[in-house]
Amino acid sequence: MTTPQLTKNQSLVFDVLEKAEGPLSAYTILDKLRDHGFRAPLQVYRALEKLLEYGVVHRLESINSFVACAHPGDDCHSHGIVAFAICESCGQVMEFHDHEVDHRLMGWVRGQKFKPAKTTIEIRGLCEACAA
Amino acid sequence: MTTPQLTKNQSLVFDVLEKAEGPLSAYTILDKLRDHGFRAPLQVYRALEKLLEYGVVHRLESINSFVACAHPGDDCHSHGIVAFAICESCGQVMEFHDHEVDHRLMGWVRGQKFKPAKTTIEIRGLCEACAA
DNA sequence: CAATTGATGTAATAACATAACATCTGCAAT
DNA sequence: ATTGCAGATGTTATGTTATTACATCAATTG
Ligand SMILES: [Zn+2]
Ligand SMILES: [Zn+2]
Ligand SMILES: [Zn+2]
Ligand SMILES: [Zn+2]
Repeated sequence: MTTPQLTKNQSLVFDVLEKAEGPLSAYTILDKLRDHGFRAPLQVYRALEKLLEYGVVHRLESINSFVACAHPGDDCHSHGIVAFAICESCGQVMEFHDHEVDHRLMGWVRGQKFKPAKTTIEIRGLCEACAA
Repeated sequence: MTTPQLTKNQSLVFDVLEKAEGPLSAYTILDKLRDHGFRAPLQVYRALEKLLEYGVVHRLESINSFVACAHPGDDCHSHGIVAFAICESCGQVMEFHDHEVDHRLMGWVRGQKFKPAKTTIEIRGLCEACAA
């Protein structure tokens, strides 16, 4: 997926996520963009929808939040599942990609005749700094 | 984790989930239990909290729903991560456990000095019947 | 220009989850 | 038996996340 030119709202939302230290909820993004004219959640959700489609933002299902992709420019996501490690204390997110994990999971679903569409792997815990 | 005797509300919620064909949202469970005296979401969420703790119910983060464990009595969950395949058409859920996936993911987080607490693996797609 | 498409604005509502506080019930310590 | 405690429950209100519905606007194109 090649990323097209972002629209005004998409750029605003993306910039907020890029500058953030960790994942943000849609409503937190909305609050940060009130000064730029944002008034309603849909302005955020619509931008996020596109950014997710382009692969430049990820949704973290387990914490209902969104984060800018940590591999900018890279299209590693197009050939594999991404796993996230999410620090429950500071919010830091690490992205990880492992072909072997893909292979095992996809091997299993194929055995079950299951047609996978989207896979989520999220590990919540404590990062090195927060665990100390 | 050995499962203690369930309380009245816990039993009611668990029974609803066991009899269901697929995952249910907390509010769907609430509706199904109105005849049994349930009036408020908290009655459901409090029961679910315990059932999750006992490991007899799983939460599917990607669809905000809950499902009875498919491995009753088994304590396979105590020594490994469980992956779920969720059919987006009929709601059927399959549970899967793979040591190699665990090993790769846990090896990676250890390398990052990350302390994992809870891991989610959810594969959404279409089951054999629905994909046909 | 008219028609189409994609983006945006706004209000209202739906869906999911928790806070705060009162009450009740079973059980153990005195 | 009475008291005190812990866990479970009931109830109301509120907080948080996400979508529906409808109107408007801008760029493209035939
Ligand atoms: Zn990424
Ligand atoms: Zn941290
Ligand atoms: Zn299970
Ligand atoms: Zn199906």
